[in-house]
Amino acid sequence: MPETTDLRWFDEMEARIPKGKVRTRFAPSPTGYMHVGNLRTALYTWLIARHADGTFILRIEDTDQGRLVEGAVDVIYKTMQECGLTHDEGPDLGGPVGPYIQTERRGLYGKYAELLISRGHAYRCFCEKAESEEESGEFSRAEDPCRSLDPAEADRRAAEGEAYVIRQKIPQEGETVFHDEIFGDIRVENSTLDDQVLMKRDGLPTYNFANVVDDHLMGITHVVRGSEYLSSAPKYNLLYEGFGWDIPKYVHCSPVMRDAHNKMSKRHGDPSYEDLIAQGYLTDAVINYVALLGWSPGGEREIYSLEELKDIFSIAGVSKSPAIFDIEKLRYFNAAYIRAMSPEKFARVAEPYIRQAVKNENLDAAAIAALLQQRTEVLTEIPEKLDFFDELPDYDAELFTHKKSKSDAESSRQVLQTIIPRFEALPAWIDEEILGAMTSLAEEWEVKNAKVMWPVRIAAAGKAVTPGGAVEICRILGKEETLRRLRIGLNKLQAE
RNA sequence: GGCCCGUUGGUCAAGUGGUUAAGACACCGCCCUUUCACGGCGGUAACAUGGGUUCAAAUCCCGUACGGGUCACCA
Repeated sequence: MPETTDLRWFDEMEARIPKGKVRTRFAPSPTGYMHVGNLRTALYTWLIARHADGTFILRIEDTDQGRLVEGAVDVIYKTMQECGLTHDEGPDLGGPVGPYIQTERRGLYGKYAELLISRGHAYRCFCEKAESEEESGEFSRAEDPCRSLDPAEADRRAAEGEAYVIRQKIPQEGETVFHDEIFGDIRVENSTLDDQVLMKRDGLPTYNFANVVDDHLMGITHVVRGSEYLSSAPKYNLLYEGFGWDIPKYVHCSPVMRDAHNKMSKRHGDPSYEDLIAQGYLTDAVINYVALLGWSPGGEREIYSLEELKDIFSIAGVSKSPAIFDIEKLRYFNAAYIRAMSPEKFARVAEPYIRQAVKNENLDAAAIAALLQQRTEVLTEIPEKLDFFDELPDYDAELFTHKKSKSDAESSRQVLQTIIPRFEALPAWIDEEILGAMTSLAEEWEVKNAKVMWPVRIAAAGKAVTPGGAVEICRILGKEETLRRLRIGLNKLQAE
């Protein structure tokens, strides 16, 4: 139903728009999880605002009620907060240009569509069944009689209750030059652009239209979004021009891919942000890696905190081509972040994972964490490294044979036989004493330390590969348990 | 199919007319070493392709190939 809106109302809306500072927005649909691609877009959007000491806004695009997911908005808040991507305005915080939830703004769009009609850049289209004809190529939008319908006539028909959509009136000649901060100038013939629908038959705006209106009314200076919108961007320009609004800077980001042909997607089982965290990756590492996926600071450094990213981020370093997500490289970043933690912090982070495998409370989790820190790439791989602490595995005596340590069954038997009483006699069960007992034996026998330590570690742990060496493992196990295990090892060898 | 965009090692990428074409991950080798790691050193490996322009092209122009996006009253 056409309605006339007092022009002063539009002026009031304009007056609310903050000016002068960089303002960006992240506008997700609440689908229940954060893809890596979404996270990167959010990050770049945030970085652009923060780098310029500007304002970062969260807007929820929930117009597609069919895709609404319970609790999805909470996932967004939680993820943003965990990642440190704080916003200044949003549904939860309010702000000068609210509301920040699109469904709560639905009254706005119709008014702007009417304004656009009055300015000659949009028209009511009453066509009923044109779509099928269009698809079959028998109908050209340019020949739509609605396009040239007398506005008064169109208003009259609308007032009589005839159904219609509002379409953008794209010039049929000339070209539109569109500028993107990453892709540069893109020029297209207007004749290749279609008169897209702005307002649907049900009175709701299309995504493209709602975006333009919202971005303008929220004073967005840099529109950051996926490159899939690049081809519709010239139409945006025409819309802004039709309204007489300033065109914001556009930043179209190429997608994050799972392989050369497909975007990362939940559908293909690719991990979302939450999945990565559940898989044992650290938020800081994910952020750092994702920042560098499609953007380069230029130098050789790769490890940057969010704060540092904020300082150096520049749109100029954003890549035009899609980037393939490489979990191996994320592992590397994760390992680097783990190694850089203070031992205390790592112990705290690792403890739950340690306790998954080590239930014996007598074994010190912090001591085990110290062994793990240099050897952990992903938190979730911790438990499997520690299975031998609670219970000595049923291992094969073959393990005692190791040529690099010059160990075999016989030498191992001799070592264990000799070291057991010496361990028993140690005054204190500390690294220095344990190590001393072994090195002095090696010295006496004039063999390499490894020849003594190898069988001790094998007997203590019952497996070939362990985090930490003989000294640490014995110390953590405690004197009694260590001796018990060494005797078991000795028995195995004597039985042979 | 039309229109738009892209293309440097397996991957992320630096590079803006003159470079032995960086660096990182991964991979391989060596060293360190108390297993495995960590760390150190070294190595393999790239400008999609054909034409121009230029003294000189990864870099500029055109074509081709390949890939992606888009052509909804979805977002």
